[in-house]
Amino acid sequence: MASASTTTRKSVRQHRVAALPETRYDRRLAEILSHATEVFCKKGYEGASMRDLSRESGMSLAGLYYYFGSKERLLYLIQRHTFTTIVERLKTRLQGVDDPEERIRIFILNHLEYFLANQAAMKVLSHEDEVLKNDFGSEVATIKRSYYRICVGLLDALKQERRLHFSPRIAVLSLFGMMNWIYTWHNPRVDADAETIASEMGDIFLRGVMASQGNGRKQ
Amino acid sequence: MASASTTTRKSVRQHRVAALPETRYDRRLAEILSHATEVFCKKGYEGASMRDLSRESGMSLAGLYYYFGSKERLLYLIQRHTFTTIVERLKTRLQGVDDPEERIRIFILNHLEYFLANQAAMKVLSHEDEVLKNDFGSEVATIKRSYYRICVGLLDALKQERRLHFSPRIAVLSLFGMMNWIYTWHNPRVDADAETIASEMGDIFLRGVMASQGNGRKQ
DNA sequence: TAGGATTCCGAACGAACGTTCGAATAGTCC
DNA sequence: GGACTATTCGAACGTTCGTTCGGAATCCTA
Repeated sequence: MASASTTTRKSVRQHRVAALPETRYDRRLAEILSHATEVFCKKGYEGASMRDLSRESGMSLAGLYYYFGSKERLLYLIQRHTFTTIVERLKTRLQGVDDPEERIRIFILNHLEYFLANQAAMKVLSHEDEVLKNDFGSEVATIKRSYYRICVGLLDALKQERRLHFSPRIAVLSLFGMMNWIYTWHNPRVDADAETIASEMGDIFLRGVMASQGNGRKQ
Repeated sequence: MASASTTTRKSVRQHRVAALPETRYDRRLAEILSHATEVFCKKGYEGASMRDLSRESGMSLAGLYYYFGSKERLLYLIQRHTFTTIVERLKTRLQGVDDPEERIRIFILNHLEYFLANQAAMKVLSHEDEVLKNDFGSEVATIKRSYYRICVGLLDALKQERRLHFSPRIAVLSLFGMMNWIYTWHNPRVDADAETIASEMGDIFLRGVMASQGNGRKQ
């Protein structure tokens, strides 16, 4: 879940097999990150105490601090890992696909699939958006901006190809709203799976945007 | 902002003019609610301390408790007032309008206008959605459900009139997502006003939903 | 202006907070 | 087995938390 390079340990151990840097430390760290994600999701970052995390992960309060310098850094590691993973997956999936509409469909599917498969982590990413300050905050903000820009690029391509008229900013942010809001309502026992929802949201969004031929009011 | 009936005072005073129940108490309470809304918006409910509220509103820590029994009740009053107001305004605006599409456009405009005019309150309503428990929580949830149902009703009317094919649940929740997400990105100095945004979001959503004639995949 | 109700506050309560530290334990290599 | 490092913990640190309480200040009415 998190690589050793993200830690603050004084001594960096040498790994016998460079291609498999999964040390005991890394594994334990990932476990704790996973439990912490669950707790942050349930109680919110501010509402969750280090003692809650200790109880949930089965490790002593002081023991946690061997892995993370601070509670804030804990949230940072969760957010950074979640965000970089979703961006990486998107880039892989987009490779070799040229049709602008299809590329946007892939974007939506990738986002929603990851969202529903990692609901807790994505809620922590969406809901605790503004709590990280300074370096931690700006680093996550950088990843976020790059993700946003990818989406703008996809929409611009569609717009150019079909000579559409709509405001890319409002469109992108509307799309993100549709998708991210899902953490407030999705119930796995009632609602459809990611593919179905992605298809339906894709329909609404793409038809809405593509119907703006000529008679759009903006730009 | 809040009526006297919402308080827990032991003695209820008689008002000289029944039609104007704006007592000193009510005015002061509304002031504090307004400051508290600002602080909750900026630091989050859990992140904001009663001492923060005291500082912001210029009233002593103990003085605040004369008006609110608890921090939780404070959030409850903010959320209830905000939600009931937006529902009331919507009902007024919908009166006399029969065209289904126009009614949905009114819904969107009403929501976004109130959202941007009361950004702090709406962020507190959206972002602190799950923190109220028990009676407070279920009472706000009731208002929320009624608001949701109104929107479903508007969409069903459109669907029936134009013989469309889409899932009302996904459509409504997508629309709420588009609109509510605005608190994460709207910048008054950069972005357009409510009317413009409502028009653009309305275009995307309504065209998207209305293009589902016959070839929709769901229902 | 007296007197009772309303409004406000300083000071304190116990509990919980994030974090630290020195010592105890577990793991690894000679 | 001994020595060295990596990991874990109990106990405590000082601070801040939400809330309470008795009394002071202020307001309203007679």
